[in-house]
Parts: sequence; C-alpha cells; structure tokens
Amino acid sequence: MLQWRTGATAPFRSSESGGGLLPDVAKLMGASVEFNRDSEIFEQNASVTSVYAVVSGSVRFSRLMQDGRRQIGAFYLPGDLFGLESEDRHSFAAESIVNSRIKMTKRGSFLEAAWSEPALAKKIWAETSVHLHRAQEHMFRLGRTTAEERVAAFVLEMDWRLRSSGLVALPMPRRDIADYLGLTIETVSRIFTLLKRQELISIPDWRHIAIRNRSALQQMSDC
Amino acid sequence: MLQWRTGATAPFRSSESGGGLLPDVAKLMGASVEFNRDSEIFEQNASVTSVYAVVSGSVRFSRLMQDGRRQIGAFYLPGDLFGLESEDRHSFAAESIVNSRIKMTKRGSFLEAAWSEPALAKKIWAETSVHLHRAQEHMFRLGRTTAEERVAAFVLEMDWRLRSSGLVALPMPRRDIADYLGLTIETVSRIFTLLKRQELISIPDWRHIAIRNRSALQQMSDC
DNA sequence: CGATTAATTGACAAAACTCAATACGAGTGG
DNA sequence: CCACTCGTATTGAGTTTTGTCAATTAATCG
Repeated sequence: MLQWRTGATAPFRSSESGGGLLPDVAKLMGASVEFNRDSEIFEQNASVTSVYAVVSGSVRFSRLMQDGRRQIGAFYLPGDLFGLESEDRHSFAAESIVNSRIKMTKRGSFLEAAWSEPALAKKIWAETSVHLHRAQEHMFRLGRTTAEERVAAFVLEMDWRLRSSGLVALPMPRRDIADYLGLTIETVSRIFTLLKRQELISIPDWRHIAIRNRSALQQMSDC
Repeated sequence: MLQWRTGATAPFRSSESGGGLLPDVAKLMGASVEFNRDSEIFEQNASVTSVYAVVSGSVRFSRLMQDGRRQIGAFYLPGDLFGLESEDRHSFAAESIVNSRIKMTKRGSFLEAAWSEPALAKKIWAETSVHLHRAQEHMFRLGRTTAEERVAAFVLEMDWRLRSSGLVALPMPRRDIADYLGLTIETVSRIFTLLKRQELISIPDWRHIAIRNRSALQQMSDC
C-alpha cells in the first residue's frame, strides 16, 4: 500500500519567518516515531510532557466539547514544531491525520537546552510567536468572514504551506476541513462545488484541489 | 470629569499562569505614557518597534478589513503585556478604549535584556505562550459556539480578568464586544436582554453587568 | 464485485444579520 | 434645574446565510 504523505519528507523550514528557524532547533529533537492514521499524539487535558516536530505526514490540533462539537485549531505539516506550550496541560489534542513521522523530545530537556543559549531561546520564542500569529489570523477568519472566504483562504493556505504550487494534496477529510473552518461538511462541500462552477478550482478527486484562478481566490480570501 | 478606569491601578499579575510572571518583566519597561480614549497605540501594518504593558485602562487589539468588518483579537487589561511579537509588522492595531496608562520600551533593548538572562527569557516565552493559549481559546469560541455561549463566556472572562467578583465594569462599548465575539451589536444586545430575563445577570447601566447566577453562566459557556 | 465509508446534493429550519424605529443617558446651554 | 441634542443601546420585522436531516452518488477496501 502506498503511504499517504503530504509532500516529500521536507527538511525543516518555518513557513512564516522565512526559513532558517528550525534547523538549529531540530538538533534538540530526539528520534522520530511513526504514528498511524488517526492515532493520538497527545490527548486533550493530558499533561504536557514533550515537544514535537512533524517530519512527514500531518497532524490536527483539535478540541472537543461534551456534545461533540469540535474545533481544529491548527494543522501541523512537515517542518512544523508543536506542543511547545508553557501550560501544564494541553487544552487541545493532537492526532495524526495520516501515517506520520514525528520527532519528539522531553519538554524539560528541550527547554533547558534552549534557555542556556540566547540565540536558541530567541528562536523558541519566535516559533511560539509564529504560532500566535497564525492563531490570530485564524481567529480573524472564524469571527468575521463568510464560508466562501474561509474555503478560498483554506485552499491558498494549504497550497502555500504544503509548497504545492497549484495542485494541493489535502491530507485531511472534509470533516477536518469543516471543523477547522468552523463550518459543516455540507457547507464546505457546497462551497467547493461553487468554486468549481466558477472555475476558480477543479477537483480531480476528493483529496486534490487544483487552483485554476489564483488571483480570484486571493481576492475572495483577502482581508 | 471622572476618568474611567477598569478596576484600580493594579500591580502586575499574569492572569493565567498564577501570578509572579510580570513583576520581573516590569523592571524592563520604560516610563508610562497616558493614551486618551480611542487613540491609537500602534496601527495595523505598522512596523513593530516597542513592547507595551497596561498599567491602567484597557486596550483593544483589532484588525480591519477594507469593507469595514473588524475583528478584535483580544482586550488588554491592567497587568497585561502586549505587542511582544517576533514579526516585523503588526497585523492588528492596538487602541486604548478609555484613557489608559501604558508602559513602553523599545523591543530591541527589551529582548536583549531578556535573552541575556535565562529566567527572564523563559518568562518572555511563557508570556507569549499565554497569549497563544488565549488566542486558541477564543478561536474555539468563534468557530464553534452560539451567540449565547459567547456572551456568557465573555461576561465570565471579564469578571475574572478584571477581578471584579460579580459586578463587572465593562470598559468597552457594545460595538467592541460584538467585534470581539464575532457578532453584531444587535445580537449582543438581544442576548444581554435574554440573560437578564433569565435572571443570570442584571444590567444596572450600559457599562455594568452584575452576575446573578454564576453557575448557570458557567454551564452555558462551558466547553 | 459487493460492502462500507466519505462526499455531494436537495429541501427545509434555525440562527444570526440587516435595516429601521425607538429608547436611553450623558453632556450642554438656556 | 430642565430641556435639547447627540451618541449609544435596545427592540422589532423581515432577510440571508448556514445548519440539519435525508437521500444519493462516488471512492475505497476487502
């Protein structure tokens, strides 16, 4: 069976801060572990023990309510560091969406190493700051944009973050997309169909979106 | 004229991480400056120059779209540090909601001091991590909860963060509440009226909310 | 090739939004 | 001190967007 991978086993790279962030940090990470599709990396409310980095595959960072409503706070893709939190407990869970290779290190030793060297301390902080920045962007989307704008932005975000210039191989099912965008799967599906009819995208199969009119998508998603 | 203040001029305190975070950081901050009601502390897209701390008053952290839609990403209240970002440009603006006293320091010197001392570096990171945590909480609210749940959570959040056990003096108008919660002012107003009719709160005047049934509010807002 | 899971489509319902009217309150001037 | 004005909040009526529930279609996996 062909293992599903989101892009190649990419070298570490920070998506927003222009490269060069993670190579140093990567030295602090331990050996990599394979997580199967849909397996839990850490549970919601579990105590924080480790820091993680995605080598290949992809991870959803999600939070569940008692009644089953779920919000995905982020997707972690190859090159992303995650689980780097100062709190004692995770307020979101992390699950591998597909078979994924994840590097792990105990948080304590990771941080001790980090604080001992100013340049590294700065990078750890900058990484957290990037995550904060992304969370704020996403918050903005969830608060103030239409379903159409969210889906358009999602396609562009995935294209950018997976570095898949034009043909996006989505590692996640519609359910995850919906829970990320604060919509239902039905709405996501309808908007995909709409964008297809407007010839902004095409959908060769469920897991691929091809961008056919990038500037129109950008205009639609622009904030 | 009586100046509007959100609680007393409180000593620094970190809301989530149990106190003791900011006293050390406060030493790094410069002199305080008074910002008038509705004045801009930094603009959206402005380059990042400084780090700020609220001494008294309150600040909204907001982002505007071309067509006028606005999302408030956070409210900063006495004791909060803000503007601590690794990016070069602000993607949100910061404006004082009421007359506010703000301490400021150049980011460069602040960070240099921080990195030179591991304990301090750790606190700076932890502070950013707290902001990240709040952003994720808020993201969850915006994505997956009803108007009623958002408003209930808002009242409790303000009560907690302003340490106003039961009688909340809201520093911000309905427009800001709405833009924070991703709703319209009409919806916020209707929900306040609803909560009042259910006797969960009372509204002595526009700027005050009295909590009358805390556990019911908690249940309503609970995630 | 059939069974199972995931995605799409359709019809209808509900939540929140828009636009308009009204009420309230703070501040100002008579 | 009272009346007037202006900004803000509330309330109401009707619309829109998105959600819900059900049926159908398309992939995937034995």
